[in-house]
Amino acid sequence: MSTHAAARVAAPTRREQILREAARLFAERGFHGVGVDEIGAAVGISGPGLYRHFPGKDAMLAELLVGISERLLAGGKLRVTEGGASRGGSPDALLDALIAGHIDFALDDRPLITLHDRELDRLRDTDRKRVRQLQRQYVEVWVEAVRALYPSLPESEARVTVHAVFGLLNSTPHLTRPEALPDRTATAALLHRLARGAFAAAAS
Amino acid sequence: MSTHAAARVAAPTRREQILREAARLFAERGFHGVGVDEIGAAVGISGPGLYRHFPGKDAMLAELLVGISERLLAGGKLRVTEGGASRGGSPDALLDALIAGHIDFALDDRPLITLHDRELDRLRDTDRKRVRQLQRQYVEVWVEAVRALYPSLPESEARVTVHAVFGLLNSTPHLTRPEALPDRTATAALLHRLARGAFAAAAS
DNA sequence: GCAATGCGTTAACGCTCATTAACTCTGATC
DNA sequence: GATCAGAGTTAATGAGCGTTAACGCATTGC
Repeated sequence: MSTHAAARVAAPTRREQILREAARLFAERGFHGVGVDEIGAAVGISGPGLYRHFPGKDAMLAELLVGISERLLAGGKLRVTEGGASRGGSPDALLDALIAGHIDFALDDRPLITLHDRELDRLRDTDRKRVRQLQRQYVEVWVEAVRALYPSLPESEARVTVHAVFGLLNSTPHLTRPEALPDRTATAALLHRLARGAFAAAAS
Repeated sequence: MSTHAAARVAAPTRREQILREAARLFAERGFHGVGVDEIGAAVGISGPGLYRHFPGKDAMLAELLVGISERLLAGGKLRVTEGGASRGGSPDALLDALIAGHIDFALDDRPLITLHDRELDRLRDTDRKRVRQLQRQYVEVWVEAVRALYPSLPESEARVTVHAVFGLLNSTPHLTRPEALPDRTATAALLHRLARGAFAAAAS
């Protein structure tokens, strides 16, 4: 059906190649710091060739940011429903699941995490509003989970705390030399501990 | 001596006005997203008039980033020497002082904090190296303080933890509506608790 | 009084860069 | 085997923007 090999993973389409490379370049040098020629070169075609796949440079950024926000929120919601049903269902387990999911995201999709809070303002009004709305909903999922676990924590403090923990979990993509990190599972475990420590401290 | 009024605070010089407004604008819309005309307008002069005070737009960003890095490091070093001598001198008190100082910075100079990790790549090589070096030294001050308090914590984990706590403490300037924060002292206290909680969890 | 200097102004220049135009080539489809 | 669509190419266009030129005008120091 596909080009060659009954490969387990589908060959990445040109669009996907472009998005991945654009994400990397935008994260490295900023949206305005990257030219379309550069993005094209990164996938082996030349600048204007990109316009066969996207209506413009803005559209690439928009698709990246909307995409990441949607995936984050979907993952969060999924864990809430899963946690309520099949799994233990304790608030404790839900918070752990949210943290672990976010860490996976931060470690696997560094460029997107970076873009997510750095280039939001370059979007057209309508896209920016959409992303902001998704982000708010994602925060709300966390706030509810935190308050289920620590009912005494006021909502405003819970919200600030959730934002702060996002800053904490998203810190590794900002590192200059990510190769200086311990191996992935150790880093994930450490970040998880830090986040739980912060939440526990918030409630004390 | 000055223009008018024996004011307690010196009237801000034109240079300082420009730097403050440039910092705000750069933080809001990114270095490339702000034109010199806009910066000029923010201080009541017109675009090219800025060139009487700075050799170029890059120079403004450079001065901002080098300045903030120097002030952060100087503050950190000061607290180390103070803590060792006059104050209690316990590792515990030193870490508290570092955290409190950084929080003051994050809450009082939001735009600079934002620029600090967002626009570093727009600097000329020489300036960028200088800023990176100052940042590294600042991290080192924290790492030593943390390890003095928690000697069992391996250095690599301490370093990741310090970065993560910076992300946590720097999270408030990224908030969309900073007016939704609790009042300043309450926010500072909450952030302080979160940071201590994270460090404690790192060491467990 | 009168150069010199500091601090502005507006107009022009030139470069970068996203986007569009005008073609070409390959490979299905009927 | 002709046609058509998809996916590229290079060359041109045009806007935006940092920077420089050329000039005005106070204020200061001699």
